[in-house]
Amino acid sequence: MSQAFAKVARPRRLPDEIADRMAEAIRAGELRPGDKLPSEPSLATRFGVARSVLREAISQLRYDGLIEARQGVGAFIADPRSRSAFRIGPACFKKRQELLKLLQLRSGVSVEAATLAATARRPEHLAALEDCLDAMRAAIVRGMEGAAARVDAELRFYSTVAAASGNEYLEEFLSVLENRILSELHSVAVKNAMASEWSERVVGEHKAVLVSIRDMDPEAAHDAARRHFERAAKRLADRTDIADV
Amino acid sequence: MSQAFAKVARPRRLPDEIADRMAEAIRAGELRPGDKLPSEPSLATRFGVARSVLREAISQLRYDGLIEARQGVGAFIADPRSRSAFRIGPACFKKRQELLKLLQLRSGVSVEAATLAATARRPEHLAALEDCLDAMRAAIVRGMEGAAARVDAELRFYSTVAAASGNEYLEEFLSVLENRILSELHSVAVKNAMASEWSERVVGEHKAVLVSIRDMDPEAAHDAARRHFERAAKRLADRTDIADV
DNA sequence: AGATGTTCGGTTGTCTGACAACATGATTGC
DNA sequence: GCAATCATGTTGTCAGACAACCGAACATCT
Repeated sequence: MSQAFAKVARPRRLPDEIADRMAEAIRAGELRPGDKLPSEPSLATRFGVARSVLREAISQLRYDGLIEARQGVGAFIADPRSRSAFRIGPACFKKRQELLKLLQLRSGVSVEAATLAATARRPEHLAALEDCLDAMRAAIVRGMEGAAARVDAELRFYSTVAAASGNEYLEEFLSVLENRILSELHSVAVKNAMASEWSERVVGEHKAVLVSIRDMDPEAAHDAARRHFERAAKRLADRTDIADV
Repeated sequence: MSQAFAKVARPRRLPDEIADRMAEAIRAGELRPGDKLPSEPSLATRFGVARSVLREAISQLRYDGLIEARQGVGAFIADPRSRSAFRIGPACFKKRQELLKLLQLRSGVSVEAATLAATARRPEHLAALEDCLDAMRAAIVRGMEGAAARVDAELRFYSTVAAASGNEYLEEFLSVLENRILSELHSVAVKNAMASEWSERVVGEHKAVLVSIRDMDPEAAHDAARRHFERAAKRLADRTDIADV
């Protein structure tokens, strides 16, 4: 029922559509580095769109470093080494396995953030972290309907840890990662699944991270964060009731 | 003299220029989420460019999730939560501190990759890793002029580790990260600096990672990789001869 | 012959103007 | 009052033109 009123898919815009197709072709290896693209007018007629549309598509690909265009010469598939952006497309969420891989990435970054936070944290970070723990506890006593709040609190907890690390790249990357994971997984069912095994014991895992950061003990923070993510991965892997949407 | 003949900076393209400026304004908080942008014709005249140019700029910002445009309504600064790409601009390399932060990010991801590789690795990965170690050793005996080769071999080593982890997101992200770091730091001087303290002992750090992965011992791989990056960071931090370009 | 200038065709970069698709609010008709 | 309609402003797309630029072939000079 809640699915019936889900957001309707907006018709995609032409440049995005074309950019996606070309990016796919490049990543799949159909177009190889150094290859010269057909001229813009030619490509435009081949795709059946105006040149301005095709230019917008190529502009996006150039932005990510997938294509290199030289005025007066042509456009070429760029060397993979010149890619300048890490992008998480909607294609990443087709299978549960993909989600697990993204969580692994998140885990690595978060653990590093916790380690660094233990030396760079300032008092205001500690207060914010305490707040997150309180929010978790409050959400737990609310039972099932508090599941979403629990997940949000955890995300905020690690965002704060990243902020406390003093490394804005860690912070921004984690933010992108979490937001993408969350925006694709907004179904309450999955939130429930992620939070189902939660209990005061899980809050304890987070508290261990907080305590280590407070005591400025990087090694302990590292271990505590790592332990939490390891257990979280295990909890998620054990659940078989998450549909492979 | 060699500076006089350095590559001349190519004039930037208008859409990129505009996109950069607007992105900067958004990140700096001058434009806040939810704000409505002026209409395209208005913005175009304000920037003094044609609407097609401005549209290409906006197209790039939309691509990263910084702007949300709705036909018939207008364009708005998007919620920060909807950012879909992590981008490493050239601005990241102004100061050595920035480089250190990127290396921290790299470290976290690499350590996670090594941990996972210890369970997912296949025989061909081991062979590739051995090759990298051999390349390092061969570069070391060549002394100074082998410095670039040493750095390349180390990068390839951890790219291979990421590949062995079976997690293509880890692999791709690390690839983007390393390529950006390297492409901005191509000066041989810095390569030398990074490699200056190298010796058979440093190769030993990598060998420890390889052995743990071979023996399928995730904990040992984790510790070995972490130890290496910690020492690498220390080695780099100790050097004061790297100019703050 | 070799180096230097010139022309030419093709490609990307930019500009201009127009129309289509769409959303919102005001107007009209009942 | 209320629904349908229209007017207006915005983004999306299209079409054509010219400018800037590059590479190669050609012409010219020493």
